[in-house]
Amino acid sequence: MSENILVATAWPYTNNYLHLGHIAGCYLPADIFARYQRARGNKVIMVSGSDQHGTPVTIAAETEGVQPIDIVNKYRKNHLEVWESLGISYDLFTTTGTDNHIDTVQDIFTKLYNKGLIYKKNMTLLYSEIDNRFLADRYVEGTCPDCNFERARGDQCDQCGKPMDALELINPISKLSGDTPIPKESEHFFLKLSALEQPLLDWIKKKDYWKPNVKNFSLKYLTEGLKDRAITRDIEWGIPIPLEGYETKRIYVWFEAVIGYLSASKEWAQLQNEPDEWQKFWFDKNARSYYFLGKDNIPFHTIIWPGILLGYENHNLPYDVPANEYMNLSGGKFSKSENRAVWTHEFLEKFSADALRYYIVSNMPENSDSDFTWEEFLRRNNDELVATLGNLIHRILTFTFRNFDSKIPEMQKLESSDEKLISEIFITKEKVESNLDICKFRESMRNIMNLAQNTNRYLDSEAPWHSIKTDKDRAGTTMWVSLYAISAIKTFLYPFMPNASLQLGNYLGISSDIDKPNWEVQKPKSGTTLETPLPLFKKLEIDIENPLADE
RNA sequence: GGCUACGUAGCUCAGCGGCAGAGCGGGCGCUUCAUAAGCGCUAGGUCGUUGGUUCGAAUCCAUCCGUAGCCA
Repeated sequence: MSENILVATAWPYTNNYLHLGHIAGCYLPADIFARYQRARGNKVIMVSGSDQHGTPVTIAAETEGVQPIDIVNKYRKNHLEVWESLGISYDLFTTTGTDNHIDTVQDIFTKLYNKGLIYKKNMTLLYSEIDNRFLADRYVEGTCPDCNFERARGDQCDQCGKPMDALELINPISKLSGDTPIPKESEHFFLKLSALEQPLLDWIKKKDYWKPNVKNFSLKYLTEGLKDRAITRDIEWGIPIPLEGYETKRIYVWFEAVIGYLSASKEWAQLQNEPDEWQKFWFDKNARSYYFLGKDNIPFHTIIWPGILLGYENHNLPYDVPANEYMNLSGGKFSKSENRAVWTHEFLEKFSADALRYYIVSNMPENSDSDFTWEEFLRRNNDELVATLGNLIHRILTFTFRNFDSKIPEMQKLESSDEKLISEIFITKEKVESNLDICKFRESMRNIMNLAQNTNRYLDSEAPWHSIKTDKDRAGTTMWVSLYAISAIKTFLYPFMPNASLQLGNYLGISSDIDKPNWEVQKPKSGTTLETPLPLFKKLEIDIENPLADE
């Protein structure tokens, strides 16, 4: 029976390029999951979009001397190119700048306000007369009250690490004008998270199948007690408040961006010319929603977003939040400011999407942080992807091609060794399925590699290069069984490496419709003419010192 | 400073109460269909420390050390 599955990914801030850590953290696992579910015949929508509001975007704009929207356009273009070249199969990747999103956000804001879940309160903030505006924490510098560091930022002291409230700074100074800001009252809207604490606790306690990290982390937040949080700011870049008298204020990103999951689903339905289709994913009680994101984003998806939904209408809460840890760069964090990053678009100019996808799925930070190193990338590609899997496929295809008149041979009589490998195929299928069902991507890829290894063993012990000389029927049957195994691999590989899977299908003469991936293993059809086989994966040579340089 | 997670083979990691595991790398051998690829055998570990619970602990508890993250 077909199920409705919403695959949601974190909305990338449009103030930067995407590095490999972003891909490993959520975009690749989400894509593998979405492709798998589609192949199984489920109805999937995979949605996300550019998070174009927020202080990081305005700061980047001021740094580069352009408008926020210019920053958004520049980086959004990069993000779209990365999805295309890496094969991240969104059904819709929109932005938080659409009228549809603004309407959805304002509707939720209004309904929560009318229910008393959003209320007004005065806050004291730093205001600069010269800049003529309230200053966000990041726009203020001053002396840290703890360690006396003179250039502590308004949100955090870089010397002692103390997270800051800008009001605590001694001798605060505006980073914009150098003016000394003064404390001033400002009226803001607060989300009444305190009222949602108990329902959220009851909900999360039942999530026995969540990753322990995700669940424990969320429970800790809740048991410490939720504080109401301001959801508006004195800024101009963002979504307006749908009430009169607040024209100089905007709804803050952390409240607004998560609503994108719902607005994007509605926009997708509009684009299908079936404007009510989104409801299947949000109201059908059997529908499931999976939110893929990095660990820094957990509370927004296990507390704030479900909290907003609980207060709104009868929408489905997240079914699972399979958050990943971080993929680091050779032991340290990816960091733009320290110029420690491998940018995805640069990587893909030199190496194939499949090679990257294989590396990332093999080292996916599912339970703990993992490292990206060039040595490991080279090893995974050359010693595993090429040597074990690529070579297996190539030796089977070329042997068949050269010895059986470019055709798939007849299967005559199956020996017990043949039966054994065939049953291995279906054992692997069950393993891959049960692992993918619970988002264990590394392990499911290993299951496929195990099948490849067992097929190599089978070939070695059957030695068709000997039997071909004495018993061609037997050699033909061996090759038929071998082709059966790589046909299965072609099916299982699709979510992980779609390009290789489709190409392998072509070689096997079972080319599948790109839009209709199939999860059933297909038997080789004797007599089918094979294409001239070429290696699916390339061995790489990398200058470790300067890996992205042109040769 | 408080909390949480993690410390297992040279490397990357799985196992989470019942004889220490996988992949890769190392060594030895076999094979030649294949991208010098494949297969077999083999070496190697006080499961971070010290205590405790248990017939039995890598696994549960406590402690300390180290790493990361969250919070103050």
